[in-house]
Amino acid sequence: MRFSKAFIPTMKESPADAEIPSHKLLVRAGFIRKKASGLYDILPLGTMVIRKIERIIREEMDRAGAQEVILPIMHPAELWIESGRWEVYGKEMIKFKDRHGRDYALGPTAEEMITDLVRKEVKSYKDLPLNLYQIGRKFRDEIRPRFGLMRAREFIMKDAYSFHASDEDAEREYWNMYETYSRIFSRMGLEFRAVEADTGEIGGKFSHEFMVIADTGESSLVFCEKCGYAASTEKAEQLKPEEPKGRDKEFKSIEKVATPGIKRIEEVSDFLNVPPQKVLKLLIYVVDGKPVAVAIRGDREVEEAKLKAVFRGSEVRLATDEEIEKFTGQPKGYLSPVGLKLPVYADFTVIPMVNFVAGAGEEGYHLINVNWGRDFEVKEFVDVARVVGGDPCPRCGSPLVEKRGIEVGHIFKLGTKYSEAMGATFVDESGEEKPLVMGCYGIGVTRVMAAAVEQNYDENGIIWPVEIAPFEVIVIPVNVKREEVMGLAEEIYEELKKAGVDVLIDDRNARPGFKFKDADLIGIPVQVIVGKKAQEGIVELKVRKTGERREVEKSCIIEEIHNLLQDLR
RNA sequence: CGGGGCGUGGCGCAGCCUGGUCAGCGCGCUUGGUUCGGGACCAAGAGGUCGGGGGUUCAAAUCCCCCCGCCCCGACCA
Repeated sequence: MRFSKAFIPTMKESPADAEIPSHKLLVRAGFIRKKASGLYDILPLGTMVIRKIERIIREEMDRAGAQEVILPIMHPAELWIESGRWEVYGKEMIKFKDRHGRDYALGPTAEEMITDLVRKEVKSYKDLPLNLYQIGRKFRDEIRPRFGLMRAREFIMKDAYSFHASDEDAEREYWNMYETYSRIFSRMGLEFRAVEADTGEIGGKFSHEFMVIADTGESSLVFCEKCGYAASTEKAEQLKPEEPKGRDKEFKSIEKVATPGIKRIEEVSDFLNVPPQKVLKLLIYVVDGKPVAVAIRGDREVEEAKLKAVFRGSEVRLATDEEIEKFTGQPKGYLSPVGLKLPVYADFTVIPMVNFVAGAGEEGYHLINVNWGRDFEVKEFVDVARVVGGDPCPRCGSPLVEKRGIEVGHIFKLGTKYSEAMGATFVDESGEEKPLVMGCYGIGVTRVMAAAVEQNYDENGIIWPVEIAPFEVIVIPVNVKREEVMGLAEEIYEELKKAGVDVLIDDRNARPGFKFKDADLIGIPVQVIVGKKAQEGIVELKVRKTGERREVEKSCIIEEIHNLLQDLR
C-alpha cells in the first residue's frame, strides 16, 4: 500500500468529544470516524485491523470444530416473543415494522435465530454436537453509548452457539471454547485473563469473561498469581475465615454511648476513635419486594451481584428511608442488629469481629462492645462482600491482585433455557425426545480493536501487536526527491511484499518529521527508515514499541525484519 | 431518565457575561517559492446558514423561549 494513495486521514489534535486513549487515538490516527452517538465509520486502517482480528477468530473457531454461518440481521418478532425476550430485552432492542406492519428487531444477539434454525433441522442425537458461529453486526440501543468503540450501538461481534445431547457434552464444548478463546486472545498479543463471571439468572458455574487488562477497563477483576484463580469482582469469592477459638473469652460488656448526629461509618469511626473495621455496617436491602438485613464489616462494601446470587433474587436494591423505618422501626443511621425484627445475615467479614461498634437502634446512640452470638443471632453467614486486592485467594490463601479489565469475550453454558422455550428437541438413543443442551460464546470484535489500543499506546500514538496491526512494516523514504533514497525504498518495499509482509510505503512528498509522527501515531510495529546512508545501501530499522533503532545493510533487511517481527509476536 | 457541560470554516479553540467597528486565531486545505532525519518558513488565496426555529431590539454569535445534536457523571449515610 502506498501512503500517497491511501485514505488515512490523520490529525494533530484529538477530537473534543473523545475521552479515553483508544477513542482519541483511533480517531486521530485515521482508523475510525464518528457518525452519530455510538455509531462509527471504520476507515481502511480500522477495517484492516478488524479483518485481522476476524481472521484469527475464524481460524481458531474452525480449528475447534465450529462452522460459520450468516444469519439475517433483521429478526422476526415472533421468535423473540416465543422465547419471552421481546419484552424483557425491551428498550435495548431496535424494533421496527416492515411495509406490511410486521414487527422486527435488529439483532442484539442471536439465540432465537440460531435455535430456530437448529430446531427445524436437527432431529436426532446423530446430528449432534453442533457449534455454529457468525461474525457480523449487532445492534444494541444502549442507554448511554460511550468511550468510542467500547460501548457502541452498532458493533461487530462473533457469536457462536453450540447444541448438545447431554449436559456433559455441553460442558466438554464449554471447555473447548475456553481453550479456543485463550488461544485467540494470546495470538492477538493481548494481556488478558479468563475470569469466573456472574451467571445472572441462569446460575451455575459455567460462565467466564475474557478480560483484556487495561486501566481504563469498565470492570474490575481479581486474580491469584500463585494458583491461577481469577474472577470478576461481581463474582469473586471470599475465603471464609475461621471463627476464632475462644472468642467469647474476649467479650467485654456491651455499652450504649451517645453519638449525636453521627451516622456514617467514617464519622462513627472518627468520633469513637475506632477503625472502621471495628464498626458493623447494617444494610437493609429489598430483594424481590422482601426486606433483608445484611451486616458487613464497616470498611467493606456489599457486591449486589453476589447478594442477588445468594438470595436468588431477580431484583435487588437498597431500601428507601421510609422502608427502613417501616421494616425495622429504627432510625436510619443508627440501625442495630441488637433487637432487630428482621433476621440478620452477616457477611464473612463479620465472623472474626469481636467487641465491635453498632447502631443502638435509637437516634443519637451507638453500642460498643457488641458481639454476635451473644447480643444478637446471625441467621446465616453469607459471602456478599466485594473482594478487593490483597484479600486472600479463596482457593489457596495467597493475596489476590486486583486490576481493571475490558470484557472482550464471554462464554456461557446456557442449558435448555432457549431450547425449552422454543421447543428445540432431539430424539436420543433410546428414542426419547429431549431438549437440546446449549452453550453460547461471544467475542466483541470492534471492542477488541479498542481494547488492544487501550492496552498498547504511548504519548506518540498506538503500538499495535504485530498480529492485528494494519501493516507489519512501514517503509519511510526520508526524501522522496532523492533518487537513491526513493529507489532503495521502493526496492525494499517490493521485496517485502514479495516476502508476504504487510507493508506500507510512505511515498508522500512530506518532511521527514511529519512522516515519523504519522508512523508512530498509526502504530505500525516496524519502521524502515531510508535516508542519509541510502547511498551506501544502509537503512535504519526502528521498533515502534521499544524505540530501539539499528542500522542494517540492504542485503539482510528482509531477514532482519522477519526476525524482528518474530520477536515481537 | 435525572444532573452537569458543550455546539462558531475540515480539526482544535477565542469572542457571548457588558448586543453595534465581531466573523477572529492556530492547525489543515489551494497556488508559487525556499526547505528536507522528528508535525518547516515566506507570500498569495479559498472556505463559515456562529446547531435549528421563534422572539426581544433600530441592531443578535452575543439577551429570552422552544427544539435538535454531542460529551461527562449517575447505588454504597442504614
